Amino acid sequence: MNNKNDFASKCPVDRAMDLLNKKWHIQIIKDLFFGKKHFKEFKEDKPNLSNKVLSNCLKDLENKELINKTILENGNYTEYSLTEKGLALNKVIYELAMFTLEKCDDFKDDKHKANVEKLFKNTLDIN
Amino acid sequence: MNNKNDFASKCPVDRAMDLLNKKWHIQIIKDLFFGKKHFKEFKEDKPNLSNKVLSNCLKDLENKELINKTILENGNYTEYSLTEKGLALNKVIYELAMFTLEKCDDFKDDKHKANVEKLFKNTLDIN
DNA sequence: CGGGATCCGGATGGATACTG
DNA sequence: CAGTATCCATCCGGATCCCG
Repeated sequence: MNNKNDFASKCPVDRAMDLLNKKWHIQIIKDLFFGKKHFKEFKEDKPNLSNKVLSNCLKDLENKELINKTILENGNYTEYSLTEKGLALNKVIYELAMFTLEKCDDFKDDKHKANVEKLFKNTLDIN
Repeated sequence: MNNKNDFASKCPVDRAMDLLNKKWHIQIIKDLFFGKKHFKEFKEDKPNLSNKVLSNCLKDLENKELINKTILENGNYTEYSLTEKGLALNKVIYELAMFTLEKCDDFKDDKHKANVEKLFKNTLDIN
């Protein structure tokens, strides 16, 4: 892999996007970073997300080893969490947020950029 | 925007993904970072990408102000380039590549990680 | 060469109702 | 609460042909 052609033929960027390039995947991963754990919680702020789609989405993320599913003893209480691989997406998510804060007009005049940045650094444990 | 709820309701991560969450968008942006400029070049390594889809894709990226379209004098020769906003995606792309190189098994044993990293740092001018 | 027009089938998304 | 089952609309993407 010494030149751009070799690189393009087996591209790590494309590989990463294969994991994420679905409508809801990043949003769910982001929710997990911010403490959400349950099926119902993921739906709270997503009126267009139906049960079927969310269900498929969670299965797909599990197959891709980005999240874990844990069924608690009491039966009908399921928790989702990020795997180590999923947690490694923190920098990607951080850079996505920073891109918007720096380059999208309706966010640029947002005085709270510093707050958001801090929130992210804490939550995602960036350094 | 002082807490996570405010943040979630107007999320910069989601905003950034609105720009990228299409099957071919990141791949085309990546191509541009690596020097490709022409309609035909984008198709070279993407046998499944039809004219219609690529055409729509380029229009969409143009509307989102991530790329510029330049029609050269000679008439039928069109060039595409990244806008300043598009160029600002370099860190996102870099982190996507690093994620794969660190966490995807079939890339982990790749001895060329250092090379790729260097290639990216040069190409994307990261710092 | 860049890219529009058309056609088409399969995948995807969403609403709703139901279940353990 | 965490899903499954159905149904239906739409959209997406791919193939092919065409044009300036």
